[in-house]
Amino acid sequence: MDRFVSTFTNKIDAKGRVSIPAAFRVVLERDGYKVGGSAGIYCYPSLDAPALDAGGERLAQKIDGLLAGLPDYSDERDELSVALYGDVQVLSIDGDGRIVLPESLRAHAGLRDAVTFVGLGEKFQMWEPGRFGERRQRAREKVQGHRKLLGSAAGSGSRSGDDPASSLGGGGQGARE
Amino acid sequence: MDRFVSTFTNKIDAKGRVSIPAAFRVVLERDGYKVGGSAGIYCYPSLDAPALDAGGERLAQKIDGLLAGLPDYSDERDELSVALYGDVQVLSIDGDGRIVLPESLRAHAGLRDAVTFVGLGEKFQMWEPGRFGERRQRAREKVQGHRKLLGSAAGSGSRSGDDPASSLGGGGQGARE
DNA sequence: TAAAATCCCATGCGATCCCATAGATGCCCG
DNA sequence: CGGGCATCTATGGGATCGCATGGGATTTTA
Repeated sequence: MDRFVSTFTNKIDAKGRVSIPAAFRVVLERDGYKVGGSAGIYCYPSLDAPALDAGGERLAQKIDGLLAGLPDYSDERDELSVALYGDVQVLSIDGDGRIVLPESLRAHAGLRDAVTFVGLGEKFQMWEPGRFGERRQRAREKVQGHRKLLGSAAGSGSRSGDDPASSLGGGGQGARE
Repeated sequence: MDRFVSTFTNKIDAKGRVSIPAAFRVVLERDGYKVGGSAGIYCYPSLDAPALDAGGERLAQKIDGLLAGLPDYSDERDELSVALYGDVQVLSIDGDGRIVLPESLRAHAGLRDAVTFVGLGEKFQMWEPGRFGERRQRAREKVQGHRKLLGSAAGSGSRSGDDPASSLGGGGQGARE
């Protein structure tokens, strides 16, 4: 596995520590991070959501690439640089796979005593569980509008609705060695 | 053959485990999954049905491809990412060909003590047996209407349209809570 | 030196692995 | 042609392992 997938919710303990889901740690390690080493994960406030974005080396390079695409000295680049680099924190992972979130980051995401980790492929987000619930709801509704896209992507391009039984007839001979 | 076909109904045991139909396991292996390895199957709530969609690498690639088409950092991409990646679970298959369904997924499909696996070609769905029964009934009626369109093809194909799921009724013995 | 951050160990629960059983199927050999 | 044996699948249960979490102990910083 080389992408962040799924959601997990972990607690913040009295010292402000949170366990990073084991599945995510695996991805981070593959991305160049060595647990116990001196590297860390990149974390910054999401630009358009009350959440935190985080990832490993690949994410960092992606940001670099994004900025490189904009002309030097443009307003756009300046703003983006500040918005991204300015608030980036490099968090280290302790021996037990936990990180400590600085107050500034916690505030932006409204984190109190638990964190929902949301895998988004090349990066992941950290949400206050309640807020993420709302966001997920909205996202699902919006996706309904893209159903046709999905339908074709998922293969049953013939029709929009999922009509499982309709493919039953296909003489079930298939699954042979 | 390398597609998911037919339907099977298996029980959920006290630990929340369900056997994946052997026929489906064969397809998954061909799709890149190695039993006993570290990969898994991708599973997420169906967008428009009280069921779960699942598949192997090929299905994951489709999702990736869908997102790859959207510009980075666009609202659209973010929403879609959350809905897709965020809801996806990577389930590992144990040595006996079983998976464990997380509570969140079970809830969406209303799964309690049994699961009906429905082959849909390159992916398959998991239904609560009762609900699937209703859905299949409606689907059949619909198919009747389309039969003339399908013509002779439907004739040979529908022959095997017997009731695979019913076999479990006979074989199953202690189908209790 | 006090406060805070980091490291290290203990623990409980859930997830995973492994083995045992049983029904069903298919094959071989009589 | 039929009986019995080997195999495979589904399912249950026990044992084990890993992860998340909590609580000190130790080091670092102001």
